[in-house]
Amino acid sequence: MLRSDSFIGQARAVVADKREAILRAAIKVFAQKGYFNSKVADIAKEAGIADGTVYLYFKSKEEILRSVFDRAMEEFIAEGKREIAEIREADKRLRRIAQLHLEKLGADRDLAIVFQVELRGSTKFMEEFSGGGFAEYLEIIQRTIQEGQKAGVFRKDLKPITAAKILYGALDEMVTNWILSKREYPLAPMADEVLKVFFGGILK
Amino acid sequence: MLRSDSFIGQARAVVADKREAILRAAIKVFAQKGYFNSKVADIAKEAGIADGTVYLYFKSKEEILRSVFDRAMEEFIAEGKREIAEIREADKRLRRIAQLHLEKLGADRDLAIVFQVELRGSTKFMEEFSGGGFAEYLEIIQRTIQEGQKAGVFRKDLKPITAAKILYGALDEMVTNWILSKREYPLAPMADEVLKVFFGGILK
Amino acid sequence: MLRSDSFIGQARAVVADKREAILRAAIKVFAQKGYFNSKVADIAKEAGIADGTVYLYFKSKEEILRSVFDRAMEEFIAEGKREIAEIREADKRLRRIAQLHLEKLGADRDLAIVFQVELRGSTKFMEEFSGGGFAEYLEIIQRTIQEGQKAGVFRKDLKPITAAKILYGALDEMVTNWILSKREYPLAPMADEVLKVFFGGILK
Amino acid sequence: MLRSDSFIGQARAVVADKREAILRAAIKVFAQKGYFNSKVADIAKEAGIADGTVYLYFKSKEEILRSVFDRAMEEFIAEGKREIAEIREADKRLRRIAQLHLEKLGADRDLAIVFQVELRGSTKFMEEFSGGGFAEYLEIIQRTIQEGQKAGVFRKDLKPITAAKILYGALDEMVTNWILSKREYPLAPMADEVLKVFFGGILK
DNA sequence: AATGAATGAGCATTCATTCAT
DNA sequence: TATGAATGAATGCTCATTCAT
Repeated sequence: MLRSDSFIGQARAVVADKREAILRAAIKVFAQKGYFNSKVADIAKEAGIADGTVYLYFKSKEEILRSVFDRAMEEFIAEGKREIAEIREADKRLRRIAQLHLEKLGADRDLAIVFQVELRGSTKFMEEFSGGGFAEYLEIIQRTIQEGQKAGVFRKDLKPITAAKILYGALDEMVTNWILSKREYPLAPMADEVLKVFFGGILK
Repeated sequence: MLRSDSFIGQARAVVADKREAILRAAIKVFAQKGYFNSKVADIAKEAGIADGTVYLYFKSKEEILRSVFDRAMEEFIAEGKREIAEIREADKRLRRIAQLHLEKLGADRDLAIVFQVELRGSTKFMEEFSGGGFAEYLEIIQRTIQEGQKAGVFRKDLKPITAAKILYGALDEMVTNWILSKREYPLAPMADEVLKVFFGGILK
Repeated sequence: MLRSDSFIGQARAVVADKREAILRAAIKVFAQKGYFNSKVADIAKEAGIADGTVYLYFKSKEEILRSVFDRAMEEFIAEGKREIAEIREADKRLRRIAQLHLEKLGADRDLAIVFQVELRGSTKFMEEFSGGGFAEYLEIIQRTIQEGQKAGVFRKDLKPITAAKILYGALDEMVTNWILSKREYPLAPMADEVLKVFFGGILK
Repeated sequence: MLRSDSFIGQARAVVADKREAILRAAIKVFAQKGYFNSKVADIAKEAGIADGTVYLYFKSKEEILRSVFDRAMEEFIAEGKREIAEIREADKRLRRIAQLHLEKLGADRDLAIVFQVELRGSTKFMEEFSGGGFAEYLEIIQRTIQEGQKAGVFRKDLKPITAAKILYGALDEMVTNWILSKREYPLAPMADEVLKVFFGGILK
């Protein structure tokens, strides 16, 4: 790589680094105090920069929250799609999705808090959330269930969208409980517990 | 009853009425704009009283939110316990719980919004929530599942607490989706859909 | 007057008093530091009230400035019209207008400063100014000149509007100089000086 | 001349050019948005340079405004003196001064706006203005009137300083009106209108 | 008990100025 | 010289809460 390439590349990296730093700081601060109770100054201090600098990278406090969500969701969905593409059977796919869900959030407690708690703090966000990446995520689950029904692996008397919501809701609750729990325990293994019920039901 | 007819009793009733009015107003306003974006003045206007009057019945804005939750949860649990007491079989009990859950929230959209969205808007509330009525609610479900296992109706290789969370999470998700949905549809019937999966699983 | 009248009247008076106090404080502060360099807190302190109270009477800092101008201009024009109505001859009328102009501003140095200096501080205000009371004022002068021409008192080879601007400009400059002058001298007498030239010219 | 062609001379020219460019940019921006609403960044962008570069040529935003005034006034007075030196009769001199006044400002609307509107936006500037070039300008008019009185061309019962202010005020008002007018018309011809009144008065 | 005017702490955002490169 | 990213002081406005009536 020539010098001008690396030079520009470096500049970009620096810019990305600071954006990244602000985002990381925001996640931490939001997780700790909640979005509305967090001051932009808190984020700046956590990121080790001046207050005004935040506004060189984000238009407003709200945009920071939106960015936290967008970036994480995008990354999550991209990785999910990649992994799933290689799995054929619907039930195994579902298992992988559930595992990924809990692995990802279980690996970053602050991010998980922001996702579970803060993003729901306002109907506005919920609606954007609903219309954005979240809907896409739910759709992936739904489609997988549909394919499983077609393949004869899953019961056909269930509406795929409802089944998808049930699975999502169950996983979501695992995360919420994990966040609020005083005990420290690994989140990812809960995926298999959820699937045990989701696949086989609780009836004897 | 004499007392409730008495002068003092009447005064108490009036007091209760105004508290009630403020609470109803708060639910409406919180549902519309979110807790942090709601002004105490909004609530007062909605309740048809002066701003200052709010503080004769509640110590702070936060206490209003807490009260909204406490009162609803208390009422919900009381009614739940009453209904369940009369049901013997664990699976039928669970069905009734699920139905009640969705019936109650499905009957009061504003309250549902506050429960699903606003109460999670801050970790603080979530924690109190977790330690308060919510934990009790989860415990009722859990115990029912345990009894079902003892009675041989439910599989024994599932941790009751986890199964309880799964059921709760699934129901919770139904409510959230119902709130955010642009379509109007009855929420209560979703209980049976959830139970179909929860009881029988999705595998063929 | 009955009690309920005086009671309400008193309430109104109190409200008007506070509005008035804020306006007076604003004139003083604006005159001293200029509009842009004045803090709302300065005005509040000068008025002896809390910062927030300002916003119970005015929507914004800008509205205060607008109100200062509106109120003064309105009062000025009303009084001007009243006085002039009783004067028949155009030249005497013009003399009274000129005197009033300098008397009014000469009686309230702070108000004069705001008028001469601050209201021109922004093109925006100038335009509103131009379209508002100011245009009306100029028109009164213009019409008087026109009537004088018709009556054969004034030369007919002058455009009334131009002559009006010349008179206004000359008076205005007297005020500006008076404000900026380190010497203290009465402003009103300058009116006659201006008219000596305006009426007779400087040529021998 | 050698020096101006030399390397150093060229460097100076470049420096002057950039200063000049900033000044021109500032006049445009100030005229458009007003001094207080103009950002240094706006000026830099208009001048086609980086924000920081402005500070290599001016100490502060305020100094830019001062420089706008100083340079224009200096140039104006110099040219005025040159032209007047060749005119003997006081009345003709006064006419030339009035024409120059309106020609100059009428030729550069942005500069005129800054002069008429922005420079008065603060008492501070007004005072400096008063003590600086402006006083000198007024003195030139005053002296010319005095000479006219001595020569028997002008009435002797007028204080020259007052007469000078009257002329200045009238001309100034012509400029202000021209700036605020929606119609486009040439400003310079107004000089003769003003003089018609100033010399002959409006009485028949 | 009820009112609503008054309070004043609190905060997102802007922007003139600096300085490392 | 020139750059433009970074700084951080500064402030208009909001709103939960109080309190005199």
